[in-house]
Amino acid sequence: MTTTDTTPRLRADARRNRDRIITAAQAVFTERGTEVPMEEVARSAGVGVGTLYRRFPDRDSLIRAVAQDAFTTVLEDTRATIEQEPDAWRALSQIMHRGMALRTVVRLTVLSSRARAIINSDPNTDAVHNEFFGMVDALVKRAQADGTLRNDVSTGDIAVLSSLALQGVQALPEQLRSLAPARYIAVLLDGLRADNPRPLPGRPISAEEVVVRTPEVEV
Amino acid sequence: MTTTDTTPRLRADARRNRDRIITAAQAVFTERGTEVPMEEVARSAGVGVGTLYRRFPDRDSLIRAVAQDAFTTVLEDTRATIEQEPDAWRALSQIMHRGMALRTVVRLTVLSSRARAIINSDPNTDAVHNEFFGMVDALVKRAQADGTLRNDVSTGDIAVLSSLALQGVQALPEQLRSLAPARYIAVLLDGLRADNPRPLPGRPISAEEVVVRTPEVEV
Amino acid sequence: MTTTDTTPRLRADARRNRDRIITAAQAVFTERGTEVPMEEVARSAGVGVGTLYRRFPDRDSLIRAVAQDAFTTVLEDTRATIEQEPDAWRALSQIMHRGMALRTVVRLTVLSSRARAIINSDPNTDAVHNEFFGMVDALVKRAQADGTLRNDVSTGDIAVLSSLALQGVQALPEQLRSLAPARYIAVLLDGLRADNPRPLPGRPISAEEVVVRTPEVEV
Amino acid sequence: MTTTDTTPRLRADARRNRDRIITAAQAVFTERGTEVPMEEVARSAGVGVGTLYRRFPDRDSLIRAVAQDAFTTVLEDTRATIEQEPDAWRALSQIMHRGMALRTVVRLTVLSSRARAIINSDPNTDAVHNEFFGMVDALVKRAQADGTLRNDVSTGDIAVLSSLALQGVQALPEQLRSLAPARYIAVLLDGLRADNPRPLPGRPISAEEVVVRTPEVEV
DNA sequence: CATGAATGAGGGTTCATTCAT
DNA sequence: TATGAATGAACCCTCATTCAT
Repeated sequence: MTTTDTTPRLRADARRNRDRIITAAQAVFTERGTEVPMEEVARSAGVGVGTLYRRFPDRDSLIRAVAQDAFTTVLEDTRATIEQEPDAWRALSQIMHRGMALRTVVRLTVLSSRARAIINSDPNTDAVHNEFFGMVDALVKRAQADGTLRNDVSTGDIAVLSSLALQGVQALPEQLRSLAPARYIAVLLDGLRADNPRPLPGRPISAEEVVVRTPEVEV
Repeated sequence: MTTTDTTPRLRADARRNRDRIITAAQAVFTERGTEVPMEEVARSAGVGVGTLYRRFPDRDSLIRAVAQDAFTTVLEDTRATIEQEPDAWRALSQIMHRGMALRTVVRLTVLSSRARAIINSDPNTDAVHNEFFGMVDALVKRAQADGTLRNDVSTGDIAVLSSLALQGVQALPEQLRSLAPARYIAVLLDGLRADNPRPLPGRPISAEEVVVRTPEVEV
Repeated sequence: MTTTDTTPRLRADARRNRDRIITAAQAVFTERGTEVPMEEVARSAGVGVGTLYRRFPDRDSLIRAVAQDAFTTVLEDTRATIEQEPDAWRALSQIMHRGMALRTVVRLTVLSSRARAIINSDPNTDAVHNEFFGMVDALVKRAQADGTLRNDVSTGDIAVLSSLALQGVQALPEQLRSLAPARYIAVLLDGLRADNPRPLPGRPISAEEVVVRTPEVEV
Repeated sequence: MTTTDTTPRLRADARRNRDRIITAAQAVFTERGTEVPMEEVARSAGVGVGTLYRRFPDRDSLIRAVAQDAFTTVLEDTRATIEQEPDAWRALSQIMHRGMALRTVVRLTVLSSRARAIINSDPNTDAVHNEFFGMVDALVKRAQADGTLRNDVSTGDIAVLSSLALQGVQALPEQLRSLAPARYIAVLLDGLRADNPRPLPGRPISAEEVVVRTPEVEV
């Protein structure tokens, strides 16, 4: 849990509870979707519903907080990876593999139209998207210049493919869940290498295209 | 709509109602998920709830019927493809590409744990799975023998990867929905070719493993 | 209960239930205010909450229906009285005395700001007010011409005074409730006779003035 | 705010808090009824809920304190009026007219059955009632002996009628609120004069009768 | 048999009251 | 002691399912 200090001064116990709730909600939302009974979230955070509602006046505001927290983590991880790995392809590859931190984001963004709507309407979202996709964009270009990443893809493609590998996990039996993502991301990466001679159908998809506001898709 | 004639003789109008309901439910489930109010399903089928419940005693049995219908279609499509395309890699490739018919199945299987549970507990499911995966299995082996498909994957891997490409579509903006699957399946197929030298992490996943009963995971 | 046939064709049982609900709600609202638990209203109508909500999608719409029904009754009673009693003073007097039918209206109008808001925002309200106050206005003028009603009052005054006598009942012990209104209306009427020589402070209040929209007065 | 010193010695600031709370509660209760959230009362008194609850262990005890305070004021005003006005009719008349001080009491007594119940069950209430009604009783008898007040009424009638005029104000549009009571009390007084020849229906109501315990009637 | 009404359990949210800081 | 956090019971409303017409 990354602590986004929105509400400046909060009594120690309140702050602790707030954090526990976000952590619990993240887990529960990722496991069971954003429509779980609030009571469930409260229980798994070890607090009463009342406390949950005092911190987050409705379900939407909780979803928003979880999303912000997840985004923050993703951003930090991405920055760190880029700083430590000079090779563009390897950096990209690590971001996709390590992306388990991304799973929450993907899960929220892709599997819940409600979360999607909330995230999209958050004024902060643009800044986060810009920074994140800006970083990945630079990597994509470097990797293509290096001749490691195929030229007929763009950042949006990478984003979609990563999210696929991450979200697909959901339906798999328990024992495959941890194994699967690494494996399928490896397949995807092989499919993304510059040495694939057959051009892809369609055209490169930019980052902007994939984050366009999708309305009414209930999951 | 493919009619799986479970209930032997049904008066013509009753049969017609049953079909309308399944067709409507399939559309509504795919659009808005399996948790839509039953009243909604009834309305969109142009019948009263009473009629809906007369045909399908509860939501689960409706989901089951929709899934069976979709599976039947998939089976038929797969059989036809294999019959007409002698090359194993190309047949596989076509099945994955054409798979848009699979979308309902995937949607139900992957995005709704409820549907998943129902499908898994359906005594008929095994037969369908066996036939479908039997056919794909044969193709996989042939393609590997042909040296077109990489050796470190198995049928389960193919199934998971296909479903990824199909389900991911869901969250994309309208204009990308039709474009995306072909594109990402192409990436996946490139990643699956025999000429990829780096071994995948993990181990081949069989068909049996991916259909193992997943417990209560609500989406 | 006066049946205002708003929803034209309704199955016999549904119509019966609708009527029972309005009747019960009127009683309960009058006894215990408009904030009673809906469950209470349902119970006292002998139906489940679900039925209540099917007929009246929320509390406001139930309050509105009760008010409309009460208004209709008041209008009918007033018309009948005027038709049968040629003497203006006696007609006024009867309207005020009989006014027990008015009690619900008064109770709703005066004691619940919520009901007041609902009634005021009802497009039908103006017409009802106009007809009702039109009739009373004519009586007031006739009675003053007859020399039975004091000249320094107007319709609004009568309305306020009647409502006072009706609502005051509320706080009295059970055994006085039926006795009290007649008694206090008699006092008021004595105070309203033309033979009272001392002019009243203030000025005559017209009907329009007392029905002006009063906002925020929670009871 | 009249301070009824129930809790003997209280530290100066505690006393100050107690007073602020009662004053705020009186205002809030009169404006928005006795069911406002306690948090609201606390806020408007400028203290935390904790402090509120330290002084008044529950809502009822706060209502009781507010009522006692208001009663005390009424008592003092009444005593003063009687001392200064030797004519019984005029004294009565002034008490009724000046009664704006009574408004809180009436508001609580008449419009909130909860307040009514609390006041009625307060052991102190009898003493207050006795003193107040004792004074009014004496006035009523003197005025009837003087031939100014009609003989077929008693103290209870006066009490009810006064409260009517006071409470009715509530629902009137702002600009009539200050005008109305004087006007309607004048009508009532005219109705109460000894020169009204028609006997009232019913029978004189004594003071005791109107304060009888009313059970659970929520407003 | 089709229809739409009735039921009531379940989940969301508020707020009186208690309790840790 | 004052504060504001935590709790949970209570009420609103929805909707799956049953049943009368």
